[in-house]
Amino acid sequence: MKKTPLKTAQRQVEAVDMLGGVRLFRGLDAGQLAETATAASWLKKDAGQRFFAQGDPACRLFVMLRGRVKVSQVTPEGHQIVVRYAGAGETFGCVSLYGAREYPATGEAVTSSEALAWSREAIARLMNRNPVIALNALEVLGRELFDIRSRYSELATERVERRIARALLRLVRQAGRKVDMGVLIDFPVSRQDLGEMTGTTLHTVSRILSSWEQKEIISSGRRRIVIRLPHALVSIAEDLDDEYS
Amino acid sequence: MKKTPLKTAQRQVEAVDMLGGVRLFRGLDAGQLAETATAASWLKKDAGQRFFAQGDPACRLFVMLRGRVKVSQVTPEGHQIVVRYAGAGETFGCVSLYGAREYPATGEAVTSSEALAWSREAIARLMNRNPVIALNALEVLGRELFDIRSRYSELATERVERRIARALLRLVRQAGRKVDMGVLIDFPVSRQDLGEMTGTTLHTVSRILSSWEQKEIISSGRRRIVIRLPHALVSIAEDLDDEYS
DNA sequence: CGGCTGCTTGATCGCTCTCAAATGGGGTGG
DNA sequence: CCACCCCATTTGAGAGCGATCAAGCAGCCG
Repeated sequence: MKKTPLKTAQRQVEAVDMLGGVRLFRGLDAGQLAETATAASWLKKDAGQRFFAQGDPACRLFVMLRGRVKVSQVTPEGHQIVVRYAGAGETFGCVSLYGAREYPATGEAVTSSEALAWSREAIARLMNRNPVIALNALEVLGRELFDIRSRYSELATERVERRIARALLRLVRQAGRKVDMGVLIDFPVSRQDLGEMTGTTLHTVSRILSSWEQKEIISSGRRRIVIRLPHALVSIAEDLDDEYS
Repeated sequence: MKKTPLKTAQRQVEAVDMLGGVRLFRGLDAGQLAETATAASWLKKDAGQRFFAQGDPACRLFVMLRGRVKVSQVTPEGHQIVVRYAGAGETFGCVSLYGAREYPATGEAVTSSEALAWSREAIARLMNRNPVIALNALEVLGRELFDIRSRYSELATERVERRIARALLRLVRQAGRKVDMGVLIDFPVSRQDLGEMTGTTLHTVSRILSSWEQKEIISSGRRRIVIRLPHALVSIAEDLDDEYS
């Protein structure tokens, strides 16, 4: 891990470029973006390293530049929950935006990743100077609220198979990469991870993926999943049980 | 249902009084509060009537003055989910704070209720003039995000009995009223409602409440629940299976 | 090449849903 | 004030989804 202010001109340019596309900073002009970038520190983590851990004082907000971070929680009983995966351009560790003292979750890089980070004070200062950031933050949080509520409904009302299908489709949307066999989910995902995303066990996930593999809907390996027939997954997810004949 | 601007001096005074305690408007001085109150319209709904329905254009934000509103969703398959119950001083219909076009849920009075409402434009104007409102809104949304995530974890990892225990304890905290037998949940809650809060069926809820009634942990009737031994519920919720001897 | 980590698969158990039917309390209308 | 009806609730029986327990297997990294 490295942690440095944004010194080099090269990085500065890169960062401004990136920040222009970040929803949290939408509406800022080039000068304001540069100022924002100046206030950031730059972090690099290898796969497996953490940006922050559950229970740490919530002191910073992050924007992914490159890579993928897994945001997950452990319950008091020791069960794991994957809250989401964030990719380039997305904001995470949003806790610093509101009052919480501690991170309620852990943010761990699943591939080699780079991110920008702002201290709580820096964010407060930026929001003060550019009130539009607070409005953007509302949109970001609102979006997250909407997503988690959708997933809550799913979990409350739907069978495991469908939940897994939806989780895969979501991953495809977020990190799908066309390969010759179909669409690859472009970062390592284990059966365990999928289980923690959908509120089930790795055993059940394994069984279901195996059955899909037999039907040639997917093709998977160690922490690696390729969707060959996305349409079939959609059918499962939406209960168009037309058996994709 | 009535819908009027805040005309009478009486109401105006009441409203300002109330708004001072609302988190969304914390930090505003008396003058700003009065200005805020002036921009509101005043609504009264009887039990069963709706403030807004899922799918309606999301045009207004509400603050409860009195009563209780049930915020619930229906899934495409027709399953109901109770998102939360909001009481006096709480904000609901927060959708207008961020970009969503439509209400993702329905807000229905469960007891005779009164609320103040602001149009999307009014809110935007107020936030512009008093940027602190946007910061408060971040806190409100952040809090909601935290709550829903907790419930998501529960749903993903815990058995029905414990989820129901937690739901009841939450209701006690929100709307518990001391009565001679214990603590009454001070608005009508059916087994169906509890089921929709915890992702289960009314049958299972009924069975579990019956068993608790036998153990004299609760005492309940038609849409009416009194908790007689809150400690016992906590034991169930937290897995201190000391059988509250 | 060896060990670790992730994956597969079988067998069984039990929680919870589903379907069915009966009961009873409360509110409404006469 | 009473009778009726509706709706919330209770309770039973049975099925089945998915968890749990238990091995064994196979890539991959060191």
